[in-house]
Amino acid sequence: MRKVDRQRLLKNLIQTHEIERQEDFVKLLQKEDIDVTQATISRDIKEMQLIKVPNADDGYHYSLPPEKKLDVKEKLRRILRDAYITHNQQDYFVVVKASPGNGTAIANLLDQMQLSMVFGTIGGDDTVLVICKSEENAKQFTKLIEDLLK
Amino acid sequence: MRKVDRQRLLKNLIQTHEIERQEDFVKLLQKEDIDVTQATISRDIKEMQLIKVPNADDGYHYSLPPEKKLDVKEKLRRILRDAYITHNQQDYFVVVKASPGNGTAIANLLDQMQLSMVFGTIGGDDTVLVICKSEENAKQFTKLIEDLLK
DNA sequence: AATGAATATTAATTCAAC
DNA sequence: GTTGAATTAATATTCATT
Repeated sequence: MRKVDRQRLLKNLIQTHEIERQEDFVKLLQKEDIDVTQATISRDIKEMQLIKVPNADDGYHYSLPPEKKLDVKEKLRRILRDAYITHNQQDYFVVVKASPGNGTAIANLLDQMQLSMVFGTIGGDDTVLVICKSEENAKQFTKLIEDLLK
Repeated sequence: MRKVDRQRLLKNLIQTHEIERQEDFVKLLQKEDIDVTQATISRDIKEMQLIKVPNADDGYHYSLPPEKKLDVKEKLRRILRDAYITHNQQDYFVVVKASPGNGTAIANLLDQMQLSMVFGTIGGDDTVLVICKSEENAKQFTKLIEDLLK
């Protein structure tokens, strides 16, 4: 496996797993029969400018480069400007309605942003259900959406 | 010195210095006659969700939390929407003209964003000079500004 | 140039003290 | 609850090999 392919994999792993240590990468890659050592992961991380972010509550997790995340927010803004219809918050849920065909894309972008207040998202054709970590977080998230629409 | 005050200081240090290791914080604080150990800094970093970012080229540096940086970009967008007049790129410089009184604020926000393409900024009353690391970077920066204005 | 093994460095945590 | 000293854990780098 070439380096570029491995690094693409790392990027995927970061989105689908909560990765706390470089050894976690090593183990996940082993499951795919890719043998690399922590040293290589360390070099990949440096090259890809991945960062280790302290969680709001307990541990740490690896994340995409800050500058990439800025780009993601930009994309989200554009799609919302095009496709946004309504949003509603109840308890620790927020439902975002959009024009048909945009739900999945919006949900994906939200996932990519790895917002600390968001537990997870489910994207349908024209609806996104955002599950926050608390009601307070749901309100913060609502504010973020409203800010994007300003 | 209380914890909150020290953490406020850390936030300042991050903006004014290139901090590569937790020990750098320790040494900088010592200069202000504040004695703390690396252990305390590590705990502060976790609490403040500071991150260690790989530089584009060589080393690493500590930086503000990604979510804060998103907020900064938001602020920059608003002030530019209000105050932007023109911008021009030449070599690795970009000059941004704004309405009187806004130059300093814009320069500060740019500094806070710690963009990897930017070497430094100088803010006057109605002008900001942005010194990029290369002509290529200056073009990227120009694009960023243009995107913000869209 | 890319990598692993070993190592050096850096960062996080434990445990005791306050 | 906060901290430092000591320790453990995690990460970066060096040095050799391919």
